[in-house]
Amino acid sequence: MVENVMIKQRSWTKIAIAIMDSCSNFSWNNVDTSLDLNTKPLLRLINDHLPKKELPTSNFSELIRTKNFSVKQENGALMEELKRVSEENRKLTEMLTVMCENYNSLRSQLMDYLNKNNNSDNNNKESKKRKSESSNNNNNNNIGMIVNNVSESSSTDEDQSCKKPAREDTIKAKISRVHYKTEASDTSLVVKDGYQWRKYGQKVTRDNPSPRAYFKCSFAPTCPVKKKVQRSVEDQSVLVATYEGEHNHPHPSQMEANSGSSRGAASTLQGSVPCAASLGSTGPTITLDLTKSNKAVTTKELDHDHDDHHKVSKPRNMDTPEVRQFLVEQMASSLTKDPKFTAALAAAISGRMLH
DNA sequence: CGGATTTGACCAGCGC
DNA sequence: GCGCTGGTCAAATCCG
Repeated sequence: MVENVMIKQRSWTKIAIAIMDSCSNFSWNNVDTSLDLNTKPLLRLINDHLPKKELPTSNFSELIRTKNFSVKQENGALMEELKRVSEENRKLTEMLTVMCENYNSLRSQLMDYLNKNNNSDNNNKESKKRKSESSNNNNNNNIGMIVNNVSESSSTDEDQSCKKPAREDTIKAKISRVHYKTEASDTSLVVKDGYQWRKYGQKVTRDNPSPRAYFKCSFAPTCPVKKKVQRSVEDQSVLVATYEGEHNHPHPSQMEANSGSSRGAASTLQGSVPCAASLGSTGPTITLDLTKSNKAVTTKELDHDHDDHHKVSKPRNMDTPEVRQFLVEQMASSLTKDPKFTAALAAAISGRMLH
């Protein structure tokens, strides 16, 4: 009995993960965050991931016999279905390849642009830490939440990194900035991005009356990632989190899923653990808190960089990998949190089992 | 009791 | 050199 329940839970997990995978393969030309739950691919997805032992195969075979089912006809239909699925899979793979190529192209262009800016602006003071950071901020302002690869001292010994001047041969840290929409009454500086953080300091800065909190990844010193969280000057309900560096360990939710614990994986999909996505091993890591889906950061808010010295907000290209990633995460989040979705899944699975 | 958080002190970069 | 500022440390405190 308990085993059956665990098998079912694992199946749910597989289904949800497969659906998330399918979401990430959608055509960006027709982005639509709503999914038709009655579509055949979804049912096929469910069929693929249901454990075969749960199906009443013996009764089903008997049914076939009693109702004079043609096995050959069914085989033909299955082969046709398999062919169609293979074709669909091939198309999705091609789309993914094209998307990755586009992303790499955009990224290389961005790096060129940033390098040009750095060379022209900071030729004389590149070894000065604060100068390099201010240039990072300027670049951040230009590109919203896009991750930067510009030079930043990132020694493995984080305690000493601030005391040494930045060196060109050091590993370059990635810096990203993410806006989190929170309740106006929520005065805490905690953003639920899925990772575990240890707060090690808090300061009131000159340009912002709200205190700035400093966090290190709880895996430190193994993981060098730090983040700063501060409320936006213009909108107190917006938390601005600045991430420095890359996690050298998997996301906690992934670790739970990989551990084989069906309960942990299921809670990850159904609970309030936010989404996190990585755009490849060498690409930027962007983490968004979408636990409050109705208040999730919109692309307009992503544009709204409050530290920006340019007061006029320009419309940004909706085709950037970051925006794409955000839309995927929004879809995945709305799927996993929508009770209608889980109800539809349950209905589809029970329908399949009863059939 | 151990881990997490708070908070004042300290340090280094930067501008004048 | 001095003061301002952001970032970090570490002892004190809190909390489960």
